[in-house]
Amino acid sequence: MKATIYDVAREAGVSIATVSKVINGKGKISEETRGTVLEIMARMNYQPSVIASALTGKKTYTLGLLVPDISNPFFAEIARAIEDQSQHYGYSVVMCSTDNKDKKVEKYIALLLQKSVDGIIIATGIDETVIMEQLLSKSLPVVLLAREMPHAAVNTVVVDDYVGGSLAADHLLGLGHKHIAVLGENIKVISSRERIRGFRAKLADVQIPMREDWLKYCDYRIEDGKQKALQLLQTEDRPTAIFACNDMLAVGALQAAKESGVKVPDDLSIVSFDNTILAMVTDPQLTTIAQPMNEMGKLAVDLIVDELKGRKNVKQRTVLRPELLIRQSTASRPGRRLPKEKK
Amino acid sequence: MKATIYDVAREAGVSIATVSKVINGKGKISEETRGTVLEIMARMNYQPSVIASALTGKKTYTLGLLVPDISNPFFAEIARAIEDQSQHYGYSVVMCSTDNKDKKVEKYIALLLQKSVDGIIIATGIDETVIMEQLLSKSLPVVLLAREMPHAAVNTVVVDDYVGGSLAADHLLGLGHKHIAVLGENIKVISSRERIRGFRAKLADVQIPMREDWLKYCDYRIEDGKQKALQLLQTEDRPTAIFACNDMLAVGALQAAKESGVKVPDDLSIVSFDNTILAMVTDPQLTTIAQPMNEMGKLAVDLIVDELKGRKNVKQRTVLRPELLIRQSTASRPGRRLPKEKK
DNA sequence: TTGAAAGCGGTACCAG
DNA sequence: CTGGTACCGCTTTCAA
Repeated sequence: MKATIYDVAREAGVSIATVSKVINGKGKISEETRGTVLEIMARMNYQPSVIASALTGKKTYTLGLLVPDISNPFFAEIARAIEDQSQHYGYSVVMCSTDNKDKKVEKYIALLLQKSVDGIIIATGIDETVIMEQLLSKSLPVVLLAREMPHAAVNTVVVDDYVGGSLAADHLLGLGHKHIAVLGENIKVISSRERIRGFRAKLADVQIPMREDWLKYCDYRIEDGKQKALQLLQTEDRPTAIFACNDMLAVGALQAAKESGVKVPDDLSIVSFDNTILAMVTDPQLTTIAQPMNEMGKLAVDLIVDELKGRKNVKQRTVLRPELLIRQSTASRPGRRLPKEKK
Repeated sequence: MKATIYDVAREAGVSIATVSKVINGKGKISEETRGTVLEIMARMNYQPSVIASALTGKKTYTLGLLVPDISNPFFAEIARAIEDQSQHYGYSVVMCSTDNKDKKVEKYIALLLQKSVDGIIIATGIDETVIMEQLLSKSLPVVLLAREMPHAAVNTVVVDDYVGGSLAADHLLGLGHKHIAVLGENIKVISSRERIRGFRAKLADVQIPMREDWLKYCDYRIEDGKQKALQLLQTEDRPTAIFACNDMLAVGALQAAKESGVKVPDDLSIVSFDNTILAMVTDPQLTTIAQPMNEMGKLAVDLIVDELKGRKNVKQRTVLRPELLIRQSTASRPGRRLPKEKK
């Protein structure tokens, strides 16, 4: 079948130890043998087996990536960034879609461990206590991406959700909006909570209280965002702006607005979060708080690789700044220049 | 570190051979020893190393997946289907985004081979002769997904692009359109060519010739679709309908229409291809020829697994039927009920 | 500079 | 039923 190190050694008339050395550039080898061995390897089209060398205590050059769903554009884009950077260092990445189910998370982590991956990037919700503890005790490089676990000693790369939320609020406030609703993700998602916290704080700064009945928690589907937005819009007294905690939910809001005959951005402004491809595809295009997905993926891989190379052993938490991207889904509050319309 | 089979054997007071047997359910083991070994394994939290067993000639339980770009919704959705089905059989999947560059394809394939993956699913453009030949000679299960290679003996799963094209044409023709333009992918992409061929044939059936200057080839970006559509729309004599060979291009067309003040679907109908999430997010939502992405992914994995299990060794080509999904981007030809508007 | 040999963690054949 | 043992393909001392 495939050529092995033995075949090369025999063909080159040297020992496998010698071949191994030229492969890895270790030890002292005369230029001459080095040359012949190299030549033979090329001729035989020899490719060392990663499996075998991994067994000898070396690395598998494989990383695991846990996301809720690779088909979700946000995670797909993150995955691409991670893949590129991994590839750059010679690593492959195994994708694992968990649907945020603890059962699946556990199963996947066990699988990755059995396959001796060199590191794991976790971008999925996870049951802190049980699973992570095991994982960290394995002395396996782990980084949390777009997820937080305040109490664990683990490398983390996140966007500053609080700032992101304030940015959204500032923008809407600046446009004169006072009646603002919020579409959040599942309440268990910390990042979403932080976004809302930052958002709420800014409103408080200007004495505009957030109506609690205008804060809706949604699951992950567009449809759910739409339903919740519909509840918001189909009342007399409706908000003039909505802050959606991700692009999917914003799409739902957009659809709800259309169905309710509410014009965006004229009658309703929408700010979303993430800046995935979805934000560019809707009509109007979404004004959004952009997450630097490329940098996030890149950083996560760098952290793993640094740890594998033995440099950097203190855990760090990197917080990237999100950025307001003004597109077409936001505009001045309806009737801003006019006398008050109600009351 | 991690417990090995030796640790378990020692602890259980048996030989590693025995442990190996209970792990794999092979050979005859007394219920009693079986019980203790199992118990010890559980207590020690022992997980056999896939690496080690792979080295012994067994499988790595890993599949490689080559796509042009995992962040492209079409491939992200395919990837999800593949991942689920792989997981079902106990396989992991390594993702490889090639950007359709031969260089990257080669690099990735070499990497996958070194890692001894058990099979490769190719959903990316690829230089037939050079690479595939090598690959197939390796007696490694390979399946082509959403790609064709007419002359190679390789399992293939595709959608019937020709039929898809005709479906699109039928729909548009049925709505009374006679002036139809086409946005195709790069001319080298066979599937796109087939879609156009099927489309063209239907037009020919009713004596409506396709204007060659209304057939535009685009690259993969929304922006390019938009530019080409702009050329189409910003002339006196413009088409009343556009058939876009994928959702991205259709989005571009939609944007071009908006920029040109052309209303979709009133003044312009658009039919796209794929039915990714993008088709549901645009406004109006896209009428599209849906590819059964889930089935495609599932089938591809099944083919690999079947081959690995030794059953089914004759190569097969499975052609799935696409389906017209009518949404909001198509409508009757403008002025259909009215007397001819021009001439 | 080179090579012999001892693993790495399992599998599987063969003897007992 | 159970265990001894020869590999799998490669890395890494340690001698020569």
